[in-house]
Amino acid sequence: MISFEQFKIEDGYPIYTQIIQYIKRGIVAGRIRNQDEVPSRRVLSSLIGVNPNTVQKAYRMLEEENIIESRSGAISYVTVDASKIASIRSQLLEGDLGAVVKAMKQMGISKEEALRLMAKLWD
Amino acid sequence: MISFEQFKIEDGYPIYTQIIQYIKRGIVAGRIRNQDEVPSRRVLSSLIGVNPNTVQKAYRMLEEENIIESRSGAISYVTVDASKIASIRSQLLEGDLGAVVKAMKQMGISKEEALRLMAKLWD
DNA sequence: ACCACCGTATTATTTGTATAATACAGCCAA
DNA sequence: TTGGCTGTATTATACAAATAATACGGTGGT
Repeated sequence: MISFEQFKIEDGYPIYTQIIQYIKRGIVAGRIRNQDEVPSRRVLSSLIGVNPNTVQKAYRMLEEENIIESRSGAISYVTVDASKIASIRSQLLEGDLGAVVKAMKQMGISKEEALRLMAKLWD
Repeated sequence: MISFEQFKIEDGYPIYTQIIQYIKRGIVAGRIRNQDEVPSRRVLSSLIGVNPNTVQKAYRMLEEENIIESRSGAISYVTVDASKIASIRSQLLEGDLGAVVKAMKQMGISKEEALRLMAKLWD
Protein backbone atom coordinates (compact mmCIF):
# COMPACT_ATOMS: atom_id res chain seq x y z
CA MET A 1 0.00 0.00 0.00
CA ILE A 2 1.35 3.39 -1.04
CA SER A 3 2.06 5.70 1.88
CA PHE A 4 0.80 9.28 1.78
CA GLU A 5 2.40 10.34 5.06
CA GLN A 6 4.68 12.82 3.31
CA PHE A 7 1.85 14.29 1.26
CA LYS A 8 0.82 17.85 2.03
CA ILE A 9 -1.62 19.94 0.03
CA GLU A 10 -0.18 23.26 -1.14
CA ASP A 11 -2.15 25.99 -2.80
CA GLY A 12 -1.42 27.42 -6.20
CA TYR A 13 -2.01 24.16 -8.02
CA PRO A 14 -5.09 21.94 -8.41
CA ILE A 15 -5.17 19.21 -5.79
CA TYR A 16 -5.65 16.44 -8.32
CA THR A 17 -2.41 17.42 -10.07
CA GLN A 18 -0.60 17.37 -6.73
CA ILE A 19 -1.78 13.81 -6.13
CA ILE A 20 -0.58 12.82 -9.60
CA GLN A 21 2.79 14.49 -9.02
CA TYR A 22 3.21 12.84 -5.64
CA ILE A 23 2.70 9.38 -7.12
CA LYS A 24 4.87 10.02 -10.17
CA ARG A 25 7.72 11.37 -8.05
CA GLY A 26 7.40 8.42 -5.71
CA ILE A 27 7.68 6.05 -8.65
CA VAL A 28 10.77 7.82 -9.97
CA ALA A 29 12.34 7.78 -6.51
CA GLY A 30 11.59 4.07 -6.08
CA ARG A 31 9.37 4.56 -3.04
CA ILE A 32 6.42 3.37 -5.11
CA ARG A 33 6.90 0.15 -7.04
CA ASN A 34 5.14 -1.94 -9.62
CA GLN A 35 2.11 -3.83 -8.26
CA ASP A 36 1.95 -1.62 -5.15
CA GLU A 37 -1.61 -1.12 -3.96
CA VAL A 38 -3.10 2.36 -4.13
CA PRO A 39 -5.37 3.61 -1.32
CA SER A 40 -9.03 3.50 -2.27
CA ARG A 41 -10.70 6.76 -3.36
CA ARG A 42 -12.59 7.04 -0.10
CA VAL A 43 -9.64 6.18 2.14
CA LEU A 44 -7.23 8.61 0.49
CA SER A 45 -9.80 11.40 0.37
CA SER A 46 -10.45 11.20 4.08
CA LEU A 47 -6.73 10.78 4.79
CA ILE A 48 -5.70 13.99 3.05
CA GLY A 49 -8.96 15.84 3.67
CA VAL A 50 -10.33 16.29 0.17
CA ASN A 51 -13.36 15.13 -1.71
CA PRO A 52 -13.47 11.57 -3.10
CA ASN A 53 -14.18 13.01 -6.54
CA THR A 54 -10.88 14.89 -6.47
CA VAL A 55 -8.99 11.66 -5.80
CA GLN A 56 -11.02 9.90 -8.47
CA LYS A 57 -10.03 12.54 -11.02
CA ALA A 58 -6.34 12.06 -10.20
CA TYR A 59 -6.63 8.26 -10.38
CA ARG A 60 -8.55 8.37 -13.64
CA MET A 61 -5.84 10.49 -15.24
CA LEU A 62 -3.13 8.18 -13.90
CA GLU A 63 -5.05 5.29 -15.40
CA GLU A 64 -5.20 7.07 -18.75
CA GLU A 65 -1.39 7.25 -18.61
CA ASN A 66 -1.31 3.52 -17.77
CA ILE A 67 0.38 4.20 -14.44
CA ILE A 68 -2.32 2.56 -12.32
CA GLU A 69 -4.95 -0.05 -13.10
CA SER A 70 -8.44 -0.18 -11.63
CA ARG A 71 -11.27 -2.66 -11.87
CA SER A 72 -14.69 -2.18 -10.42
CA GLY A 73 -15.00 -3.54 -6.90
CA ALA A 74 -11.32 -4.28 -6.39
CA ILE A 75 -8.38 -2.26 -5.13
CA SER A 76 -6.31 -0.36 -7.70
CA TYR A 77 -2.62 -0.94 -8.13
CA VAL A 78 0.47 0.48 -9.81
CA THR A 79 1.54 -0.84 -13.21
CA VAL A 80 4.97 0.39 -14.27
CA ASP A 81 8.04 -1.12 -15.83
CA ALA A 82 11.58 0.19 -16.22
CA SER A 83 10.96 2.00 -19.48
CA LYS A 84 7.79 3.66 -18.20
CA ILE A 85 9.62 4.82 -15.08
CA ALA A 86 12.33 6.32 -17.25
CA SER A 87 9.77 8.15 -19.35
CA ILE A 88 8.00 9.51 -16.28
CA ARG A 89 11.35 10.66 -14.95
CA SER A 90 12.26 12.62 -18.05
CA GLN A 91 8.72 13.95 -18.33
CA LEU A 92 8.93 15.42 -14.82
CA LEU A 93 12.46 16.72 -15.22
CA GLU A 94 11.78 18.44 -18.51
CA GLY A 95 8.63 20.01 -17.11
CA ASP A 96 9.89 21.18 -13.73
CA LEU A 97 13.52 21.94 -14.40
CA GLY A 98 12.92 23.19 -17.93
CA ALA A 99 10.42 25.78 -16.71
CA VAL A 100 12.86 27.08 -14.12
CA VAL A 101 15.73 27.33 -16.57
CA LYS A 102 13.48 29.35 -18.84
CA ALA A 103 12.38 31.57 -15.96
CA MET A 104 15.93 32.24 -14.78
CA LYS A 105 17.01 33.12 -18.29
CA GLN A 106 14.17 35.63 -18.45
CA MET A 107 15.48 37.05 -15.19
CA GLY A 108 18.89 37.62 -16.74
CA ILE A 109 20.64 35.11 -14.54
CA SER A 110 23.81 33.50 -15.89
CA LYS A 111 24.35 29.76 -16.10
CA GLU A 112 27.11 29.93 -13.50
CA GLU A 113 24.99 31.91 -11.08
CA ALA A 114 22.06 29.55 -11.61
CA LEU A 115 24.22 26.56 -10.73
CA ARG A 116 25.60 28.32 -7.68
CA LEU A 117 22.09 29.28 -6.52
CA MET A 118 20.84 25.74 -6.94
CA ALA A 119 23.77 24.27 -5.04
CA LYS A 120 23.16 26.75 -2.22
CA LEU A 121 19.40 26.08 -2.15
CA TRP A 122 19.99 22.34 -2.08
CA ASP A 123 21.40 22.40 1.46
CA MET B 1 6.84 52.07 -22.38
CA ILE B 2 7.28 48.44 -21.38
CA SER B 3 7.58 46.07 -24.34
CA PHE B 4 5.49 42.90 -24.41
CA GLU B 5 6.97 41.54 -27.62
CA GLN B 6 8.47 38.54 -25.85
CA PHE B 7 5.25 37.77 -24.00
CA LYS B 8 3.45 34.57 -24.94
CA ILE B 9 0.47 33.10 -23.15
CA GLU B 10 0.99 29.50 -22.01
CA ASP B 11 -1.67 27.28 -20.55
CA GLY B 12 -1.46 25.66 -17.18
CA TYR B 13 -1.36 28.94 -15.29
CA PRO B 14 -3.82 31.85 -14.99
CA ILE B 15 -3.10 34.56 -17.52
CA TYR B 16 -3.04 37.33 -14.92
CA THR B 17 -0.25 35.54 -13.04
CA GLN B 18 1.71 35.22 -16.28
CA ILE B 19 1.46 38.97 -16.81
CA ILE B 20 2.66 39.56 -13.24
CA GLN B 21 5.56 37.14 -13.71
CA TYR B 22 6.56 38.72 -17.01
CA ILE B 23 6.81 42.17 -15.44
CA LYS B 24 8.58 40.95 -12.30
CA ARG B 25 11.14 38.99 -14.31
CA GLY B 26 11.67 41.97 -16.58
CA ILE B 27 12.35 44.17 -13.58
CA VAL B 28 14.84 41.68 -12.14
CA ALA B 29 16.56 41.39 -15.53
CA GLY B 30 16.75 45.18 -15.88
CA ARG B 31 14.64 45.29 -19.04
CA ILE B 32 11.95 47.14 -17.08
CA ARG B 33 13.10 50.11 -15.03
CA ASN B 34 11.76 52.53 -12.46
CA GLN B 35 9.35 55.11 -13.92
CA ASP B 36 8.84 53.07 -17.09
CA GLU B 37 5.34 53.46 -18.47
CA VAL B 38 3.04 50.44 -18.47
CA PRO B 39 0.69 49.83 -21.43
CA SER B 40 -2.88 50.79 -20.67
CA ARG B 41 -5.32 48.00 -19.76
CA ARG B 42 -7.04 48.27 -23.12
CA VAL B 43 -3.85 48.44 -25.17
CA LEU B 44 -2.20 45.47 -23.50
CA SER B 45 -5.37 43.39 -23.60
CA SER B 46 -5.76 43.83 -27.34
CA LEU B 47 -2.01 43.34 -27.85
CA ILE B 48 -1.87 39.95 -26.17
CA GLY B 49 -5.44 38.96 -27.02
CA VAL B 50 -7.07 38.79 -23.61
CA ASN B 51 -9.84 40.62 -21.84
CA PRO B 52 -9.16 44.06 -20.31
CA ASN B 53 -10.40 42.75 -16.97
CA THR B 54 -7.66 40.12 -16.96
CA VAL B 55 -5.00 42.81 -17.40
CA GLN B 56 -6.70 44.94 -14.78
CA LYS B 57 -6.49 42.09 -12.29
CA ALA B 58 -2.77 41.71 -12.91
CA TYR B 59 -2.15 45.45 -12.61
CA ARG B 60 -4.23 45.74 -9.46
CA MET B 61 -2.18 43.00 -7.80
CA LEU B 62 1.07 44.61 -8.93
CA GLU B 63 -0.18 47.85 -7.42
CA GLU B 64 -0.94 46.09 -4.14
CA GLU B 65 2.72 45.01 -4.11
CA ASN B 66 3.74 48.62 -4.82
CA ILE B 67 5.40 47.62 -8.08
CA ILE B 68 3.31 49.90 -10.26
CA GLU B 69 1.34 53.07 -9.53
CA SER B 70 -1.92 54.07 -11.15
CA ARG B 71 -4.03 57.18 -10.96
CA SER B 72 -7.39 57.54 -12.60
CA GLY B 73 -7.17 59.00 -16.09
CA ALA B 74 -3.41 58.86 -16.41
CA ILE B 75 -0.99 56.19 -17.61
CA SER B 76 0.40 53.79 -15.00
CA TYR B 77 4.11 53.43 -14.37
CA VAL B 78 6.64 51.27 -12.58
CA THR B 79 7.82 52.25 -9.10
CA VAL B 80 10.75 50.21 -7.90
CA ASP B 81 14.03 50.92 -6.14
CA ALA B 82 17.10 48.77 -5.63
CA SER B 83 15.88 47.12 -2.46
CA LYS B 84 12.49 46.29 -3.95
CA ILE B 85 14.17 44.80 -7.01
CA ALA B 86 16.30 42.66 -4.74
CA SER B 87 13.27 41.45 -2.82
CA ILE B 88 11.40 40.62 -6.03
CA ARG B 89 14.45 38.70 -7.22
CA SER B 90 14.69 36.55 -4.12
CA GLN B 91 10.92 36.09 -4.07
CA LEU B 92 10.99 34.67 -7.61
CA LEU B 93 14.10 32.57 -7.03
CA GLU B 94 12.83 31.03 -3.82
CA GLY B 95 9.51 30.26 -5.45
CA ASP B 96 10.65 28.86 -8.78
CA LEU B 97 14.00 27.32 -7.97
CA GLY B 98 13.01 26.28 -4.46
CA ALA B 99 10.04 24.31 -5.76
CA VAL B 100 12.20 22.46 -8.26
CA VAL B 101 14.86 21.60 -5.70
CA LYS B 102 12.12 20.20 -3.48
CA ALA B 103 10.66 18.25 -6.39
CA MET B 104 13.98 16.76 -7.42
CA LYS B 105 14.71 15.72 -3.86
CA GLN B 106 11.35 13.93 -3.79
CA MET B 107 12.41 12.18 -6.98
CA GLY B 108 15.53 10.88 -5.29
CA ILE B 109 17.91 12.86 -7.46
CA SER B 110 21.32 13.72 -6.03
CA LYS B 111 22.71 17.23 -5.82
CA GLU B 112 25.42 16.41 -8.31
CA GLU B 113 22.98 14.97 -10.82
CA ALA B 114 20.67 17.95 -10.40
CA LEU B 115 23.50 20.35 -11.17
CA ARG B 116 24.54 18.30 -14.18
CA LEU B 117 20.95 18.17 -15.48
CA MET B 118 20.53 21.91 -15.10
CA ALA B 119 23.78 22.66 -16.88
CA LYS B 120 22.74 20.38 -19.73
CA LEU B 121 19.24 21.89 -19.95
CA TRP B 122 20.68 25.40 -19.96
CA ASP B 123 22.13 25.01 -23.46
C1' DA C 1 -23.90 -16.31 1.14
C1' DC C 2 -23.30 -12.25 3.45
C1' DC C 3 -21.50 -7.73 3.82
C1' DA C 4 -18.19 -4.32 4.05
C1' DC C 5 -15.42 -2.10 0.91
C1' DC C 6 -14.39 -1.25 -3.81
C1' DG C 7 -14.80 1.56 -8.43
C1' DT C 8 -17.99 4.25 -10.91
C1' DA C 9 -21.67 7.52 -12.01
C1' DT C 10 -24.88 11.39 -11.36
C1' DT C 11 -26.62 15.86 -9.85
C1' DA C 12 -26.05 20.18 -7.40
C1' DT C 13 -23.46 24.05 -5.43
C1' DT C 14 -19.47 27.14 -4.69
C1' DT C 15 -15.33 29.51 -5.99
C1' DG C 16 -11.88 31.28 -9.24
C1' DT C 17 -10.59 32.39 -13.97
C1' DA C 18 -11.76 34.59 -18.17
C1' DT C 19 -14.73 36.81 -21.31
C1' DA C 20 -18.17 40.38 -22.76
C1' DA C 21 -20.58 44.65 -22.82
C1' DT C 22 -21.13 48.86 -20.74
C1' DA C 23 -20.66 53.04 -18.07
C1' DC C 24 -18.47 57.01 -15.73
C1' DA C 25 -15.16 60.30 -14.29
C1' DG C 26 -10.24 61.96 -14.53
C1' DC C 27 -6.12 63.29 -17.38
C1' DC C 28 -3.86 65.62 -21.09
C1' DA C 29 -2.37 66.91 -25.66
C1' DA C 30 -4.04 69.24 -29.83
C1' DT D 1 -11.80 73.64 -24.41
C1' DT D 2 -12.68 69.57 -26.47
C1' DG D 3 -12.08 64.77 -27.49
C1' DG D 4 -9.72 60.70 -27.04
C1' DC D 5 -7.48 57.88 -23.95
C1' DT D 6 -7.00 56.65 -19.13
C1' DG D 7 -8.30 54.03 -14.70
C1' DT D 8 -12.18 52.12 -12.42
C1' DA D 9 -16.61 49.84 -11.68
C1' DT D 10 -20.64 46.87 -12.60
C1' DT D 11 -23.31 43.07 -14.41
C1' DA D 12 -23.70 38.80 -16.95
C1' DT D 13 -22.08 34.50 -18.90
C1' DA D 14 -19.06 30.33 -19.31
C1' DC D 15 -15.92 26.95 -17.82
C1' DA D 16 -12.84 24.39 -14.54
C1' DA D 17 -11.83 22.95 -9.85
C1' DA D 18 -13.58 21.33 -5.70
C1' DT D 19 -17.10 20.00 -2.58
C1' DA D 20 -21.35 17.48 -1.24
C1' DA D 21 -24.72 13.93 -1.18
C1' DT D 22 -26.21 9.87 -3.22
C1' DA D 23 -26.70 5.66 -5.79
C1' DC D 24 -25.49 1.27 -8.16
C1' DG D 25 -23.14 -2.86 -9.09
C1' DG D 26 -18.72 -5.66 -8.62
C1' DT D 27 -15.12 -7.93 -5.39
C1' DG D 28 -13.47 -10.61 -1.85
C1' DG D 29 -12.75 -12.11 2.92
C1' DT D 30 -15.31 -14.23 6.79
